[in-house]
Amino acid sequence: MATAGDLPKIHELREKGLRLTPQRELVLQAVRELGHATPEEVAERVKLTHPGINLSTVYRNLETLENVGLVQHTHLGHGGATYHAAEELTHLHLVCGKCGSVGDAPINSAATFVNELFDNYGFKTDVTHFAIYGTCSDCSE
Amino acid sequence: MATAGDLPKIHELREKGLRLTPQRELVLQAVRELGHATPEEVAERVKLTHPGINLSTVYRNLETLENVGLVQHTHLGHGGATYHAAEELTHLHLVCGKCGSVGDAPINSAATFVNELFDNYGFKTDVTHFAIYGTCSDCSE
DNA sequence: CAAACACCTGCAAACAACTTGCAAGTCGCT
DNA sequence: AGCGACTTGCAAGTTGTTTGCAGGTGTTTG
Repeated sequence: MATAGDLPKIHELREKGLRLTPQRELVLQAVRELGHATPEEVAERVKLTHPGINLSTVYRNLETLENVGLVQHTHLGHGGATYHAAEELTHLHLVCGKCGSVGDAPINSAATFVNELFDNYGFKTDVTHFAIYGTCSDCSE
Repeated sequence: MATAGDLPKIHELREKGLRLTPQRELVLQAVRELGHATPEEVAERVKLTHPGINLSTVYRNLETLENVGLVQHTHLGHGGATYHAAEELTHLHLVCGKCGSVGDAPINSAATFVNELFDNYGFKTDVTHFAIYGTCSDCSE
């Protein structure tokens, strides 16, 4: 479990002219605890301690927190986006098309690939934003 | 414009017990002509010559054609899937997050990367299925 | 070549995921 | 404490995709 102390201060919110509401804190906390989660999973999590929270509030807060830079979203699957705490975005996601599991790999696994795309096409890749799709080792057998 | 002659025969459909309907042909043709397109773009295209076609028919036929292996879908953006003719799937997609353009790169650009993921994690990557996300050269300036 | 069957299509309604408008509530400054 | 601006909850609205059904139409068979 992460302690709040050494994480980017949630009070950065205030510096952007935003308020620190219980819902906001809960959403951020949920994202941090879940690692990566869809808006609905976040909502579910928050409802454990704050049942009255509205789904649209979760959506709005995820967007807000993303604008501030505390969370970020990625596209892992066929459906919608999944959200991460910004400090978690240090790896890329290996999504298995068969079992749906999401594995991680260090971001520098892609370094050569990224460089090649940049040298040849001038394309600056953000490997964390989209998933790497394929079949995991368990499902390959 | 591609001629029908040297493309995988649409009559493969028949071999799978499927019918060759005008709508089906039009959907496949539209996908081939468009390169990559969302279901709605395909529908739009088909409506040029066959205005009565229904959107749900397009969805169903894309699915059917995908089962047969004549088309395939990829996730290029935030929204839904985009479809390709199967014979087009020889490159990976570089999606620019700023201008939305979709560039291509030969699939072997990723060969080293793919091998590394396989060697280290046993993960078999399908680079064509998801987009590579980043910023294109034009938008980097 | 016509009949028959199973597969298809069009239509409308159903869904799922997400967004928006608005009035009431609450945070943070003074 | 009081106030203004930001937020929330609720409900309705979008958008994108799927499904049920009845009628239509490729294909095969005789």
